[in-house]
Amino acid sequence: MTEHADPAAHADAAAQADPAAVPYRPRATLRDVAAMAGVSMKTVSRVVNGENGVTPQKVDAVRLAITRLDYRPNLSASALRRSSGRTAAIGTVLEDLANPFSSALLRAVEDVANERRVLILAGSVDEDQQRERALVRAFTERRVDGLIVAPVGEDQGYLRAEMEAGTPLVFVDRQPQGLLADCVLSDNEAGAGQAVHQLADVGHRRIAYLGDLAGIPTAEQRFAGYQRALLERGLPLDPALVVHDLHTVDDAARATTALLRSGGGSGDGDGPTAVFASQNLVTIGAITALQDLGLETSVALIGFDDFPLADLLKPRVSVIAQNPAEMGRVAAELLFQRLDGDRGRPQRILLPTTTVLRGSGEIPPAVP
Amino acid sequence: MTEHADPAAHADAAAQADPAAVPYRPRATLRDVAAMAGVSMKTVSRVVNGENGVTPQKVDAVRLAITRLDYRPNLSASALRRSSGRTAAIGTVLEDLANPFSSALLRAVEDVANERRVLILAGSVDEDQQRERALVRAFTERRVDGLIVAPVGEDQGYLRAEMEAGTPLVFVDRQPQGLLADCVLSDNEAGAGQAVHQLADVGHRRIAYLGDLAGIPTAEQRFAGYQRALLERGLPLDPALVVHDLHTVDDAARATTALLRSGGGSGDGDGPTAVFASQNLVTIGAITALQDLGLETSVALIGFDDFPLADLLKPRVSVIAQNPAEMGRVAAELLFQRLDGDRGRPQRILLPTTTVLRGSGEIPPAVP
DNA sequence: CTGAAAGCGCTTACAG
DNA sequence: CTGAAAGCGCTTACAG
Repeated sequence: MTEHADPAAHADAAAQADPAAVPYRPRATLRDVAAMAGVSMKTVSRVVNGENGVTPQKVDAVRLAITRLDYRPNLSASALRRSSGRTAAIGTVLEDLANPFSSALLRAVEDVANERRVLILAGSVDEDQQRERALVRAFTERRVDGLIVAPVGEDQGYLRAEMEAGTPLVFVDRQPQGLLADCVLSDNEAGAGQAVHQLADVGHRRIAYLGDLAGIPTAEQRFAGYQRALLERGLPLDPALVVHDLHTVDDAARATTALLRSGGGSGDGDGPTAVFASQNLVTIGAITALQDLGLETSVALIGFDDFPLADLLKPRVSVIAQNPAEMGRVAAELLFQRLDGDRGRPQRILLPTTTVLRGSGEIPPAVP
Repeated sequence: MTEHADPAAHADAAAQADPAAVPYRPRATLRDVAAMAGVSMKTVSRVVNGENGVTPQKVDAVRLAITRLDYRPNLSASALRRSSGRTAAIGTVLEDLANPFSSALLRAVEDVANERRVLILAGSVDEDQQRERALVRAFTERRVDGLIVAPVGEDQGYLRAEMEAGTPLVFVDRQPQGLLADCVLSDNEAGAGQAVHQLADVGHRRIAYLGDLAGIPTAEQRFAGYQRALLERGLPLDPALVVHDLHTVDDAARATTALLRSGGGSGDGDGPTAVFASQNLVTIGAITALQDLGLETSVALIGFDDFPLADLLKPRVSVIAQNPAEMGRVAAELLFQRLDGDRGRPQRILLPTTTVLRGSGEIPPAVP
C-alpha cells in the first residue's frame, strides 16, 4: 500500500527485500558440525549413524551442533563412500503413472519400500521402448539399489549388464524377453479362460473377443485363454467374433457397435450374445456401445481387469479382476529379498485372477 | 531332470552354477575408461559431458572404451562435485499415489520434468503429518533440486530452512501454513458456489452439503463457497442439511441415507431435494445411497471433483471438475522457473474449476 | 588441446 | 574412546 503511494520508497524497499540479493544460506556439512561441536568429523559421523563408543558429553555436543546448524546429512556423498554403495532408492518403470493399474502397483511398492526407508523413483513409458531404456539408464546412473520394470520393449537383453553389476531386477505385468530374471505376472490365460467358461455356463455359444494390440504379450495370453476355453467347451472359434488391436475406448466402442449391428445381440442373427473385453479401456468402450444400442441388459459382458465404479453401473459389470497392488507388493518383496542376498534362480510368479460376478456376466442369451 | 536322478551331480552342478559364487562384476569408472583409452580422466570427463576441445581421435578412443566397458557415469558423484550441485531429480509429496487425483497430478509433473531430463522421487503421505515431514527430509537428504508438496500438516514452517538453502518449493492442492511460498490451488470456494448456483437455477431450495473432515482447508473453502452461494441466492442455511467429517464412501452413504430418510427426497418433507457432495469418495457414497433408495433420478446431485465413468452411470453424474493434470503441470513449470533463477515473490495460482453438467445436476425438485 | 592436483561430503581402515 | 589420513567417482581450477 505504502509502496503504491511512493514509488521511490517502493523501489528501495524492493531492492532491499529483493530475494535475489539475499544469497542462499549454504548447507551445513559434517565439517561444520565437527567444528562447532569441537570434535573430529569421524565423531560426528559416529553420532549421525548411531554407532556407539562415543562419550555422552560428545554425543550431546554433536547433537546440539546438528540442531543449531540444521544439519542434514548428504546421503549421496555417504552412499558414494560407503562400501555397500546403497542409495536406499529403487527405480520403478511403469506403463503410465496416471492409470489405475500402474498407480495401484506403484503404491504397493511404495508401502513395502517404506518399511525399509527406501525411496521410489518412478517413471512412465507409455508403451515406448525408447522411454523404457532411457528411464532405466537414468535410474542406474543414479545408482538405484534395484529396479522394478513393466517391460514394453521386445527385448530386455540390454539389462543384462545391470544384473551382472548386482542390481536386482524384478519385472511386473509382462514377462521380459531375452533375459532370465524374476517376474510377477497375472495368470492372463487362465483368467481369460474363466471369463469364457462363465459365459458358456450361462448358455452362451457365440462369445465375442475384443482384444488389445496383438503384439502385446498379455493380450496374446488372454487370447490364448479365450481360444483354449472355447475348445474345452466344444465351441467353434468364429473369426467374425474376434477383433484385435483395440487400444482406446473409441476403438472398442466402434468395434462393439459393428459386431452387434452385424447380427443383433438378440441371438437370432450370427452376431455375439456375449462379449469378453480383454482390457480395461476396451471394456469401457464396449459398455458405451452397449448402452448406446440399448443392449446392455441383453448382451452379456465380462471385462478383464476390474475398474472403479464397476458396481455402480447398470447392469453392474462382471470382471476378471487382476490385483495390481498384490503384484506390486510381491515384486517389491522379491526385490528386497534379492537385495538381502538371495541369489537363487530367477522366479516366475503367477498371480491368480478373480472372477467377480456382478450382473453383466450372468445375463443369459435371449431365447429365440 | 538329471538333477533329480543323481542328487550328487545335482549338488555339484548347483555349486558350480551357484550365482552366489559368481562375484558381481564391478562397474567401470571414469578411471577405468581413461586407462583403456590411454587418456586422462579429465579428457574422458570432457567427452562424457560433451565439452569440445578434444581431438576426434581421442573422442573415438574414449567412446570405444565406454562402449567396451559399458561405462555408466555416476550422477551422484558428479552432482557432489559439480558447482551447481544439481541432482536432476525432484521430490513429489502427494496424498496417495494410488488415487486418481494424485496420480494425474504426478503424471503431469513427470511430463514437465521429463522435458528437462529430470527424474521424480514420489511418496504418499496418507493425511499423516509425520509422513509429510519424513518424506521431505528423505528427499532433501538426497539433495533433490526441488520439491512439490501437497501439504497435510498444520504447519509447513519446518520447510523454511530448505527454502533458505535454495531448494525451490511449490505447494499444490492446499495452501501451506506458516510459510510464504508458491502454491497452485483449485478455486474451491468458487467451484462450490457454482454447484449451488446450478442447483438453485433448476429450482432447488433445500440443498444438502456433504463435506469432508472439517479441518481440511479445501473442505473449509468448499463449505464457505456453499454458504456464500446460499446467501447470494437468499436461501437459508439449514444446519440439518449440513454434514461434515465424511471421509469414506461408507460414511457418505450412511449420511446420505439418514438425510433423505429424515424428509424424503420428494420435496414434500424437510429433507433435501438436492445434494452437493464436496469430494470424490463422498460423491460415490451419495450415489450408492441414492441408488439403494431408488432416488437417483429424483434427487439432484453435483459432486466436487470429476471421476472416471461419471458419464456411464444413470443418471450421468454432474460434477464440478478440478484439473489435477493442469495443477501438476503449472506447479512443475513454476518450480523449474524458480530453478532457472526466478526469485520473484511467491505466487498463489488459483485454477478455475469447470461445471460439467451430465444429468444428475439438472434434475428439478419434485412438484408437490 | 591436455592433464595433474585438489576437493565435493562423507566413510573406511587404521593408529593411538 | 577418538581422530588424521586416504579415498569413493567425479569436476574444478589451473598450468602447460
